[in-house]
Amino acid sequence: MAEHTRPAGVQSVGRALDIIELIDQAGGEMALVEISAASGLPMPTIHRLVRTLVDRNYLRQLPDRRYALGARLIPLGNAALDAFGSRSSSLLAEVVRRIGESANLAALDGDMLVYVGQAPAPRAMRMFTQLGQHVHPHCRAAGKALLAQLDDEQVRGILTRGGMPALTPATITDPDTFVDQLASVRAEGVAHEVGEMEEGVTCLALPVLGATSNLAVSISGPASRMTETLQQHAIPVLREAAEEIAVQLAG
Amino acid sequence: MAEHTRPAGVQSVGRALDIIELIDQAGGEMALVEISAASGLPMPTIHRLVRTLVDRNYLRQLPDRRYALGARLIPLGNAALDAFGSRSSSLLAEVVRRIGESANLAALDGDMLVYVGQAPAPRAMRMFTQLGQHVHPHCRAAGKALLAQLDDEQVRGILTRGGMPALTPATITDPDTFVDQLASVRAEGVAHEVGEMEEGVTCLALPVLGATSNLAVSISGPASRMTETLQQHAIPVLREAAEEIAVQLAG
DNA sequence: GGCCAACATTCCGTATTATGGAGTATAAAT
DNA sequence: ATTTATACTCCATAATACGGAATGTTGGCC
Repeated sequence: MAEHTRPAGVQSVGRALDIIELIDQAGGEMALVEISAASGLPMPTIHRLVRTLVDRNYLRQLPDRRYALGARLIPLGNAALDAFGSRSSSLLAEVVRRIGESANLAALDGDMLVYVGQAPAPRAMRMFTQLGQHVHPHCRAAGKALLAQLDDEQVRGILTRGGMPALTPATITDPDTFVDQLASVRAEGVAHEVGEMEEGVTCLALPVLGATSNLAVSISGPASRMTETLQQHAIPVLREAAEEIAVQLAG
Repeated sequence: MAEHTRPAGVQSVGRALDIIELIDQAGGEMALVEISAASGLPMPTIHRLVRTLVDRNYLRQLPDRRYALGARLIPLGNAALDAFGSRSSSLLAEVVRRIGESANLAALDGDMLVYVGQAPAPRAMRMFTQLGQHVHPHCRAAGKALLAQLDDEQVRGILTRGGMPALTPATITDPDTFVDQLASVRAEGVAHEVGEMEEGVTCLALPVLGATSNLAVSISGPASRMTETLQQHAIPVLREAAEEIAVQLAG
């Protein structure tokens, strides 16, 4: 066509992935016209791509001719989760054993944070984190640890595209403030978050350096239990876990 | 090229999906040469496709340059699971409430069976089924109910490609015997399975007719509790659930 | 530490392949 | 029954993906 100064990639594959993601974002179901409108591509093109995906079970066609996410995605998602999760879960469990609070492993997926590993604390009151859940990174300690691994320009792009919804009064909603804070995260090698996601919840996260994709390990718990002493005690434990995870995920 | 009388689809998209599936089957990691060898395509072609998938986070590159499944697949798998699961879980829970044994919803994904919905029985001894898990269909009541919806030729293809490993002495390992049994499943509209997957476990499944993709609902429990009386009682309950699920998944 | 082999990556001319405008079929709406 | 909206098919065109050849990289071996 005309203006594309991109490093490119295979066009039709990119378009097919766009379709899957559009349907996901639309809540799991879309009509052909809707996909066509949302992507700006003509209907025959969309139809051909969609047909390919349906044949392969990545999408399925509903009785009313609309299209929905297909069953093939489920085992693949599981396998991807295992690739991160199963290798890290014993290490996260070890963190929980030593610290007593819930531990998570998070990755960056596009502009969002996705939890790829998890070990719950043996407590009645604890964070409930769903594996595979994807959330905004700006209000998570793990998100800060992840974004600290990128340069400021990329971070601003993520914040702009993904937005910075305020989940509590303490949530940082200003990109400049957030970028400033990343500088100290980089300096200390540790990210903190106090009540920015949910009131009364405090988190602490470390980047997993030298790993395949950007990752971060975190612990989270009620502010009352996440004392300064506990956090100081937790940092070396998390650091050790982060190093082990980097090794594990290398192959 | 030469001989392909297939209904086609977009070539490059199909190849990209092949790559994802190859890596999945290989246990989550593959080198470029391996993918090239396994797919029969030249390395530059593979490389270009892989690059596209890496850019989009569907794959990731390990430090040793090998390729692994990427984080993007995780939320998509979750979303696909929800599309089936969340809409069916309350219905499955209702089945459990009325029958007292674990209920599952299964779909056919290629040659394998994948669990897309689940409600555990309120019992200490119960089936443990992982959502998204994929298993061979030949030794499951739900598998029989699913395959009964296909014609015999397709069934034989699935059995040949996927194989029929014997999990217990009772597992059916002969395609002819299996296909014969499907005839009575079609006639009765109900599939039974006694100890073919695990000794002492009995299952009962019904196809979900008129649904988007092929689905089946099943209950499973210890043979001692899955009496003839219970099964007779369960059939209308499962039939009702199947009809409701078909409606729910239509949109 | 330098050499070699294996693998990953980039280049680029070619034609196969995806593209999308025009047209047809199908379903829902009135 | 007629209209309208959407899904699906055809097919000539050229843009796009292709893959052979050449170049970088990396890790193993002497």
